[in-house]
Amino acid sequence: MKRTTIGRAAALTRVNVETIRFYERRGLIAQPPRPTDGGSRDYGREVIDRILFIRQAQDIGFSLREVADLLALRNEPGADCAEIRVRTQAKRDEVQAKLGHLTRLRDALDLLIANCPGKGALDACTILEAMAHRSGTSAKHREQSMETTTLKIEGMHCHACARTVQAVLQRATGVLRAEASFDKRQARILHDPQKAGAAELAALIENCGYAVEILPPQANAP
Amino acid sequence: MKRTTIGRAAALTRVNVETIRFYERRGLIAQPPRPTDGGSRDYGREVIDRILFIRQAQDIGFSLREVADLLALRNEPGADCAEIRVRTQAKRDEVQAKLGHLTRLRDALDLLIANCPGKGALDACTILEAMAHRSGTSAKHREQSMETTTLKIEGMHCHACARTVQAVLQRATGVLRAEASFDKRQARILHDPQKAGAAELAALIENCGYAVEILPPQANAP
DNA sequence: GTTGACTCCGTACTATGGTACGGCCTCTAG
DNA sequence: CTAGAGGCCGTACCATAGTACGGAGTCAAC
Repeated sequence: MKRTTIGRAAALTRVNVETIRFYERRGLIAQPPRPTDGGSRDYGREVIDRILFIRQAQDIGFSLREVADLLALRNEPGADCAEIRVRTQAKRDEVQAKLGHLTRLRDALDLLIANCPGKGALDACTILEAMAHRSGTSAKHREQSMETTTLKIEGMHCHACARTVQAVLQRATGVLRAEASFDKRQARILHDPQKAGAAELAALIENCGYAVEILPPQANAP
Repeated sequence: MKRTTIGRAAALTRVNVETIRFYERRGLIAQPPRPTDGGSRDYGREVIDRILFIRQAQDIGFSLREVADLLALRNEPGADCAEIRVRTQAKRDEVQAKLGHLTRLRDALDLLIANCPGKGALDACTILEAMAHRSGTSAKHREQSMETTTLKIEGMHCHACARTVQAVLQRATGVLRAEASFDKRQARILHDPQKAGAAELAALIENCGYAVEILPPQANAP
């Protein structure tokens, strides 16, 4: 029976040999003892499993430090499953927060692109201009050629209705982004007023059978 | 007239003094010449603006390397605005891709949490188990207590309909995730068959006025 | 019995975006 | 005139997750 050398372990786990050594240095896996006969170390099943566990946990978004905690927890006799669940939930929330941030970022980029003339000299580049002028990322962009309109909508009877409204708005020309909230009975629309006015958008929704009112523009935190 | 020393520049831009030096080393900003009288360097308006530009661009998701490119482009006389737009678009796509990845991650975490008993000994922890056993992140989790059903739906006449269907499914108890595609005339539902069977879900959609057929389960790539 | 492929081990380097420290010099206010 | 605050400069360090390299030892096949 051949030994599972570090090279074979690496092949089995599809990980670089150096990465295994790195995990050993980090204390994530135990380094198998060097055999008394002086040959290569033998990486047993439990070490291989541990490496696979680490990679799985990483895929799920845990950092190596967090993986170390999970591994420690796994070996603690009195540990409860609830603890794992809490950590997983926390990780989920973290991912969710990151999603929110990236979504806002994407929307900001969309806005920059939507307002960009797309050609011409750099002096007129609205994107560069947006970056050159001081101001929190949020306020300035919105006021270039886009406008945010909030509509009050009565008659939606479920979240599905709100989704429908949102989809209808999103399909309208001149609309960059639309969000309809069933809970708030409102829709917020980011649109180019020259292509789609607030009244036109309101009419669009009214045609679907809802009662719509255009709310006065005010400071809307994104 | 007082000089704008590095400390004042840092205060103006709300950046650490060391960060300004760091940008100088990186070649992002020019280090102002040391005055002949031997005093402190004077950080002029254009340097301050450049620092602010860097921070804005970073907020929008550009790395320092990319910011350097943007700055170089900004100073090139023949450069075209289209080039900036292309980069912004590329950045947007990058952000979008990251969003997709994180969304899948969040869904995977949701799945783990949904299947977790939430208490008890670690031997029975489904989350740990999911991480312990080899398999690409995707396949295994799904098969613990959840099931993926694909429904063929006729009668949707637009994307809004698909959204409605999706929303209806998402609200049903026992459904963890639902995706309805207008283009494919299909809905894919990840659900707990003990709480919501495929037939019940199909009936739910039929009640909304669509023709539904349950497709045989097969290898569905996520 | 030699060549090539590994293993073993320590150290150094990658990218990313900074932060910190120590020693020396200068400026400014009391 | 003197103390302390700040500037200047080089170097080192933080986190994160590895990757690379050089030299020595060992193993197996040819």
